[in-house]
Amino acid sequence: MATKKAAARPTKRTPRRSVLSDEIYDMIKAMIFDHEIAPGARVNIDALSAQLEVSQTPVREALARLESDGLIEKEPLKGYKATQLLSIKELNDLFQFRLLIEPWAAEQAARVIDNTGKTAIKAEMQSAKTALKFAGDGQFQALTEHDSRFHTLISSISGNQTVADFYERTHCHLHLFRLFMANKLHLIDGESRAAFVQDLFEQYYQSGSGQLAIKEHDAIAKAILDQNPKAAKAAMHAHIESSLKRFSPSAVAANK
Amino acid sequence: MATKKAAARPTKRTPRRSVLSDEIYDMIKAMIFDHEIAPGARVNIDALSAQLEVSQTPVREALARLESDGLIEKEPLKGYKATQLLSIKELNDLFQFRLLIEPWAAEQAARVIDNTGKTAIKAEMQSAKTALKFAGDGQFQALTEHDSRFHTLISSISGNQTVADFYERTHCHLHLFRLFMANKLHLIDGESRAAFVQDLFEQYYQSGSGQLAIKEHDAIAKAILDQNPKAAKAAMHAHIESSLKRFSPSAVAANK
DNA sequence: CTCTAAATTATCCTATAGGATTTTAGAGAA
DNA sequence: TTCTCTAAAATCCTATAGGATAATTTAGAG
Repeated sequence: MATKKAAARPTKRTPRRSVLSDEIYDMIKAMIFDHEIAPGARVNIDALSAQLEVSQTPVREALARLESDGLIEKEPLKGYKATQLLSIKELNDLFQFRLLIEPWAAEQAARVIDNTGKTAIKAEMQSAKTALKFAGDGQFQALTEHDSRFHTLISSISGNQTVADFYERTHCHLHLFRLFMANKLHLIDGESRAAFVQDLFEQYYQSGSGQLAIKEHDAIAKAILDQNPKAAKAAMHAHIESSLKRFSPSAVAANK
Repeated sequence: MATKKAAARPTKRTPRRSVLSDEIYDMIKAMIFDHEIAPGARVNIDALSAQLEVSQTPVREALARLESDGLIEKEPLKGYKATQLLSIKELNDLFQFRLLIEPWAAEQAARVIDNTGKTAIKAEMQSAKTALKFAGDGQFQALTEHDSRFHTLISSISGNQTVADFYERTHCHLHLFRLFMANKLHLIDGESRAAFVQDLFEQYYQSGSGQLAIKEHDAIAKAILDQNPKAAKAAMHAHIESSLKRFSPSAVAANK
């Protein structure tokens, strides 16, 4: 060990700054978001570790964390599998939860925002315009991601870490749901489910819904920048309800 | 240094019903709640696996999940350590979050409750009386645990799984916080923190605060059993605010 | 064709070795 | 004394092989 001392050391250390299990966690998460792992599909530890060319240990840790996130489920003695897409009830529950949290977050953000926050909001609304152009060409992913970032940003500006953390968790499922829609749902099992989601997709993204969502974001952003708490709260509430309505016709239909 | 049985004997005795990593997860969680692992203390994987007489693998999985729960923190290449007790800001954030969630949950519970739910609430309020007797003798643990169960029960009756899940997560930190108070905080580091928490303890549990909390629970339970949503919401709101007030004098004092 | 039992498969867990990184201790210089 | 730098120890992280147990499939008897 100590043989080559000073000469060899300063040159080239291993570039691994972060921990492998964290990287694997991100990779598996990305695989889920990229539909490489379909909802409901079984996840084999051996196969996964072979595919990612790491040992089982980091894969195990990553899966344990993903289970806590609700993205992966574990059946004892049977193995892991990816969580199913949100059911209609779960979707409704989630929106109800958002209605409880986000209007308050917007209100609070309008109260406590500083210049850094204002700059961030302006930048995000700028990026929305770009996203809208892509959406015009049928690429909705940028729009979806703007939406995520926008809501996350407001939660974080509100200053309540607990609220921000919890929003982050819901958000991840919703994001997954929308991604599936945006990519026109490759591998959905079950006829009615596929039809349902396809329907949702059209409801949500076609015919100017994207523009509508951005307009609503604009109203929220404006209220926060004006430091008008009541208006911000109202705008956020309206936005989430409007968003839910864009989903709900299909939800009701599929429920029968 | 090898444990006596591990290497020599081919393990053949344990007919395992559940998965080991789940058991270990529960055990470590219990160790945290029982103060065997103090807040902020480092958690050594080798030592822990030796102590629990299992290999590192299940310990690692358990720690990864506990990290997601926010009970354990990980510093890459340095190790795991138990999360610190809630700071004053975090405590306030948490109560704000509860104010957003729980009044709605109570309201909703009053709307949708069925006979099973009513029985459960009645049973829980019965157990509160027993807990109160123990509290009279200076044993507050039963009271703390009734409180946890009561709020969890209402979240679950509300029927919104998302809300119930999220309450469960907050609850776990609050529970830990109160347990420390109830046991008069063995190993708190830092003078001011210890004084602060001691103060909280007295504020919260002494001089009939326990009885007060139970009375407030009673009001909530009554409103839900009467299926009176508005009253249930108001009662829950009042209860949480009242609970926060029981904390806040010290919080304000400690903030200076 | 149905039911039971053995064989196969898959998953979980153990154990240990070795590489990588941080921490601690100590020697030498300002 | 105080500071800087080097060496050793402790700890974490990764990798791999293999055994034990539960789940699943297959085969055979009634």
